[in-house]
Amino acid sequence: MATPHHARRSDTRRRIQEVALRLFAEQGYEKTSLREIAERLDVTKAALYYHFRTKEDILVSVSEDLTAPVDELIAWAQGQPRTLATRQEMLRRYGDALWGAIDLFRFFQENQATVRDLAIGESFRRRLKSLSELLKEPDAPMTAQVRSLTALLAMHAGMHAMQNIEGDPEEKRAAILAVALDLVAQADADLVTG
Amino acid sequence: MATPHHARRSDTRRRIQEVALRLFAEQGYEKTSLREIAERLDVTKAALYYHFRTKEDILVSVSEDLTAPVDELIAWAQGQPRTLATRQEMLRRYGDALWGAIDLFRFFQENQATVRDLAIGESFRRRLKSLSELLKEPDAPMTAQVRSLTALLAMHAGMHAMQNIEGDPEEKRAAILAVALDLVAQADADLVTG
Amino acid sequence: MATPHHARRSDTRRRIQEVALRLFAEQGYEKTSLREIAERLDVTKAALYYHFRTKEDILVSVSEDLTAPVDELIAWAQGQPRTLATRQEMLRRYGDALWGAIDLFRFFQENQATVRDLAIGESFRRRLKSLSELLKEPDAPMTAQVRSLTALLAMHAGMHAMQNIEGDPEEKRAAILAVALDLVAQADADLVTG
Amino acid sequence: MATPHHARRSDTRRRIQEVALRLFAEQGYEKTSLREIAERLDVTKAALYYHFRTKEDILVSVSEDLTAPVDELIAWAQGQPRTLATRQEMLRRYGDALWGAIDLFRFFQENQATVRDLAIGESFRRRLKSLSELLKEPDAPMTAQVRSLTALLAMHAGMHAMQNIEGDPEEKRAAILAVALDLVAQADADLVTG
DNA sequence: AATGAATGAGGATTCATTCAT
DNA sequence: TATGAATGAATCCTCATTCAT
Repeated sequence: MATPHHARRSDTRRRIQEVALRLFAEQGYEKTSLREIAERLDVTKAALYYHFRTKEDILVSVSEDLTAPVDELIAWAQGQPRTLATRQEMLRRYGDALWGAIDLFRFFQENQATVRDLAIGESFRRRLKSLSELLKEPDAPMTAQVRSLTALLAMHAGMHAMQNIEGDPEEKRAAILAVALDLVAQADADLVTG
Repeated sequence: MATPHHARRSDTRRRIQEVALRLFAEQGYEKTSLREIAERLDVTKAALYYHFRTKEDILVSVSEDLTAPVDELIAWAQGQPRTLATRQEMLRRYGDALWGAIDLFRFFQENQATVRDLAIGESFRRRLKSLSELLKEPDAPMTAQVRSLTALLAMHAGMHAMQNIEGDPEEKRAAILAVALDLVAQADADLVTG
Repeated sequence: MATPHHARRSDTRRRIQEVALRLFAEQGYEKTSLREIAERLDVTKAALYYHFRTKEDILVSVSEDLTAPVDELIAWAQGQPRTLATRQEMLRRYGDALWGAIDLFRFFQENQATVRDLAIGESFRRRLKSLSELLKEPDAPMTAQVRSLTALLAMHAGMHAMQNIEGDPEEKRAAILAVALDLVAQADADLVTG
Repeated sequence: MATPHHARRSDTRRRIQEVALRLFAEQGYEKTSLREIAERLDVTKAALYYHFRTKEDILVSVSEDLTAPVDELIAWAQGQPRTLATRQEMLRRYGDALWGAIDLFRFFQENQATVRDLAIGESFRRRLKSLSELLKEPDAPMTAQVRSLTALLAMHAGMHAMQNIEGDPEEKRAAILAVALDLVAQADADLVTG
């Protein structure tokens, strides 16, 4: 048959994840009801419960799938020397990860209050903490540490909060990366001179 | 008597605003129910409706009270020459405004998805846009523009997202401001050399 | 002084009655809230309670004032001989009473379900019963009795339910009365021939 | 099995309609709460919302089901010659329709104020207008037009407002129809002599 | 003659979730 | 692999009414 059993299965599952993520990102987690997700997919609410245990579970599954690259990035960075070059490569790779899962990260950014007491929030914060610890030197001058974190922020916000800047998206992304790279470079310089 | 008429009057209203803002900031807007606010104040839900027309109205009233300084700042900046000195003074003043209404801005930051389709969200975005337009030169090189916006972001996030950095809060605040000032200074330099 | 105490007093009272009746007639009793009445008058809800004991009380007071003519009509008719001429005169006078309190009767007509278990509903039904008993002969043929009641109905409905008929309102009113008079005349004729 | 799938399904839905209509007719629309309907059926309020989108929707669905005969009658009459015989046959059929959905029409009659701004009110008025236009000649003398409308009114009111007349219900119904038939006959005569 | 502040009861509606089929 | 039917708990909000001032 053209659509074997297991192909169909994962198809619905994946479609739920896609639609859910889109709606979560567009409207927020709380304002997106399972009814709405089901309606968009033309299935019943009960069907969602066949594939996922709870509403939160849908989000968790999406998040696990899409944040894997970030975990890989962290694992990679932990095996590298703590040099400026490593940090800059981290930012480059992080940029790729962010752009590969833009809806999810936008969701995290805009639903922090909601996400905070979901299980998922904890792992999000853990990841951010790992990243920032790899990016900054714990005993660097405070200004240097702030610069490193700001580099991270700039990349996060760059995805959606920089719409006030006109111009080609790719070019904008490059400019954001450039600024971020510059910030960690300055932080690195502070280590010597500061 | 100890509690004269008009003191009592404004008292409840103000207490509602205080408790509501705290809960909105702590738990998020949607997850804070009017029942909860009422219980904390030991009044009935209906009492809230005597003082405010809707749940959203509570938020609006709080926001109007607390964002006035930002509007004043914008008005002030519009009358100043568009120089680096002006921009840096803007950031200093913005820092004061942010710290004076820290709960509210944290709320905005963490409830973007919710706030987006509240009437209040529009004015929040308008304010941010005004600020960013005053802070950057529209025909500056893109990197310069990104730097200016990043200065804004750093200050916003500084309020709560930089808990990974240890140290005295006041010192941290100063470091954040320093980095922000530096970013606009670099953006300004780009104008000449870029 | 220009507006002595007791003049003012009855003024507000009367204004409440007027506005209340208009709103009750326009929107229905349940859908008209005391808040709305108070707002239209630019007073507080509590002010209404100074003048009337309950919401129902407002309606009762209005009704008592405006239905007095009907009670007088009934009293008058009870002292008259039970002839066709009396009945026709009743209808003429009833028409005057209806047109003199058109909002109230429209209200009764359109809010029967509501009015039914208000104290006022009982007296309304009693009045109607008295009228219909004076208008028909209890042991007349059933068709005759139906005709008499139909005369009453026509006059009631004529106030508002005959908007499908075009033409001058006064002329229409006359036509309705003519038909009603004719109906009781026919009922009277039935007594002999039926 | 005793209660097959689809039987159970439509059962609850229909029971909701039945109970709702009865309560709406007995107590009025506004004074009937969904809680009360649910309690009578021994289901939860939420169950009502599984079957109907809103409270108004319950009423709409009931009305659509029960007023179909009237629409058929109108369609039929529009294909007939505009003669006295047609009109009288209309009244006979209308009587059947009314008695077949006596609760609904009583509801309309007694909740006019409520029904007015429900979507359903519009269609109710439209139907009445169609009927009255088919029943009367637009350029007939006004008295004739009033007579035709009065025939309609008599039938409506006959269902419940003629309790002052004693006697067998069926006989009463026949008498009402006779009077109505007579009224259109007289209206018809007016056309020639008037 | 009227107000400001508050209450208690109840309204319609929505939600995530369950379970037998 | 799904569905139809239902629930329990919660939501925001409105209402008539009260009472001290």
